[in-house]
Amino acid sequence: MDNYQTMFHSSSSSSSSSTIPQSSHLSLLNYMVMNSHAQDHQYLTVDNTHSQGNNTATFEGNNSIIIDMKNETKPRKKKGDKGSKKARYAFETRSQVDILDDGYRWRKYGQKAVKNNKFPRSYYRCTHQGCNVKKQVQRLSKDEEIVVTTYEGMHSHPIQTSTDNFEHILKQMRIYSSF
DNA sequence: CGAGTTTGACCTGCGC
DNA sequence: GCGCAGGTCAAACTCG
Repeated sequence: MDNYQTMFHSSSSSSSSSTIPQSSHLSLLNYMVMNSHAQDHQYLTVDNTHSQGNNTATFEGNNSIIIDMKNETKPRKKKGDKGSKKARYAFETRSQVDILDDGYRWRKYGQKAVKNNKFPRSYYRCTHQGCNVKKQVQRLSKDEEIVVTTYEGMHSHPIQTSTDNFEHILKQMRIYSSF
């Protein structure tokens, strides 16, 4: 049985699970579900509630985001890798800026040119002590306004800015996804 | 001076 | 086995 859980809980507590970017520059387009293989992901439009297969809809109202956490991330052994399987969450945002302020502090640890894409992919790690969350940020070459952010892992600590809890973030998303 | 960024080297998995 | 692509490391560098 695949591990599978919703990542974003519509709770008022700013728990460790909220990683939705809250940039004022973005409009949320799609969430992308990452399965074990990179080419196996599927786009899930932010739309009315629906569910498909093992996915669950977690948002009410106009926006529904389906998060799939089949923890089948391709086991990519590398030095220092604990071999843990981590779910990855990706979503597209239409934004002029690459770096979306999601409330956490990130340290860039790498950048790579990506095949078939004129924009490089940037690799970030959460700087919070003991927090192993990573994210990748990449701009699409076919649509330069779209930034794909992929999160890997769960934050083990609260958001580090004084900004909002999840409800606030959700409100922002409704605003920005009103196209 | 500490925190974060840059960037080339290195490692690993995968396809051929 | 080899080459490619993606991901990570780490030293040098920048910036506040």
